[in-house]
Amino acid sequence: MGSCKKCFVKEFTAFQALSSEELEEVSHHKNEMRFKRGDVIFNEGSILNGVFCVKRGKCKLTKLSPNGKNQIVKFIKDGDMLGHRSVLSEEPVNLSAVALEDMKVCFIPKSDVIKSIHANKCFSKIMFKVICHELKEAHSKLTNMAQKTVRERLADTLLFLDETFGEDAQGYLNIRLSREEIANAIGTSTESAIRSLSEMNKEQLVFLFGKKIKLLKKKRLKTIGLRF
Amino acid sequence: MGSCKKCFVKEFTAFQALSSEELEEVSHHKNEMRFKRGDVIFNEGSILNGVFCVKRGKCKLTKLSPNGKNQIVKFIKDGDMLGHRSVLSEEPVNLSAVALEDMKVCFIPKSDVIKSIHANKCFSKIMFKVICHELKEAHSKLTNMAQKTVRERLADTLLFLDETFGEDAQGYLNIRLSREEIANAIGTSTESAIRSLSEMNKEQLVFLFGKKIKLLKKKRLKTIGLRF
DNA sequence: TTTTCAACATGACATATGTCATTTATTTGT
DNA sequence: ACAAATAAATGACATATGTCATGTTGAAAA
Repeated sequence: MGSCKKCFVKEFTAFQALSSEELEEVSHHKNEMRFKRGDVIFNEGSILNGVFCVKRGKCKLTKLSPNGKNQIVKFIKDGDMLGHRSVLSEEPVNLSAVALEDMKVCFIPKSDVIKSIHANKCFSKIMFKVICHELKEAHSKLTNMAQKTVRERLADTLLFLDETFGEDAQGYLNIRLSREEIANAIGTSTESAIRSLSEMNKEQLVFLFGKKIKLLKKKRLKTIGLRF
Repeated sequence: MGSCKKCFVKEFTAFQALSSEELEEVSHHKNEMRFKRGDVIFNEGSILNGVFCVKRGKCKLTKLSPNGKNQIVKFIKDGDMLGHRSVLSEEPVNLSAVALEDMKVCFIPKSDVIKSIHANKCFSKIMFKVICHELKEAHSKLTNMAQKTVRERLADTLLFLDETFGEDAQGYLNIRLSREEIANAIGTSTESAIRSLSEMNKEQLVFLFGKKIKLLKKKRLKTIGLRF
């Protein structure tokens, strides 16, 4: 198995703060895992004994609502960390993680994370920043969810997906989601999401080709998201 | 000015982790402040040079939506800390804090917080737990906002206010909110909030007496919140 | 007390969104 | 390649929620 020293993921996470020696130690404890599209990485309520670093692939973090629907709370891409909230707060995870495509991840035991937190000020500083940023993001999403219409949230979400995952050679969003997943991300019914999407299709704001989505007028979409 | 050593707030915050000497130092740098109902403690976008510890009084954390409405993201009571997210992530605050009643708070400079984070493992551990808990809470709220009806969110909010602020001698919720503030907390229009409230009043789930609210059937309210 | 103003309440209506039913298109497994 | 299953799309309709208008109440100020 490769060393963490050469892993690109470290650049994007708090592991960038670790010294060569510290990384070497983590390398010995880490465990590479693979998941296929649809696989559950962890489930709401379960106990995590470490964090996951995503080397390749995307996944969704979902929360089950009492009405039986899954809310997509966050999207995760390569270079991101998973499960750190649970490890830092010593609580069960409150979200489920499900792979959206084939993934390669590294599992790093809790003990190494905790040790790094205590031994390395910079590591702990970055960890604080990561969590704080997630908190800020969650408060924004909460406000948007409460105050914006489905159409506005759809516009926001499409632009977010574009920024986060980029576009393929033909300009389509570089992530494959079902209409149900799009609905779960914006917090509405599948039918409403489909209707809003095809409305934007008719208005030539987006171009739909099966599950593929191309954003045609990003500026217009931005103004829709900001509600003009 | 009193010493932090004797302050009850420390028991509820990460400051419980500090030694006598550490607390003594914080005591010399802290600054006691008072706010009246309606006063702004800080505003979305401003830079904070420290955290606030609430000795007495309640406040609301709000976020302005592009549509001009204020979303209440969190309620703060005595014993709580304010502004720590901003200080830890070294970013401007993303929420405004407005006093809901007369308040007495202590301002503690950023430098003392950062120093404690680095010098005291237990302090940093508790800070992580606090932020992580807030993140978990925010994800739950996000899901509720997306998936529940106004009535369900109102039931949730009333029960939350009851748990958080308790009841007065007559059994009324121990917090005074305008109908507009209740609407901003559950994420709906003032009229809808009023209608839902008076509906619950007619059903004898709550008793309304001016701004005062008494919860008559908490179990029923719980089942409404969980959507049965 | 009277006056004034803001908060509260409620009706009427428009609109957004959810739900159910049905058809059409895609994907999956054999 | 085919059948079966699943996902997507769409219409019809019910319902929830927002908006505007108006009246009422209650609190604060003169």
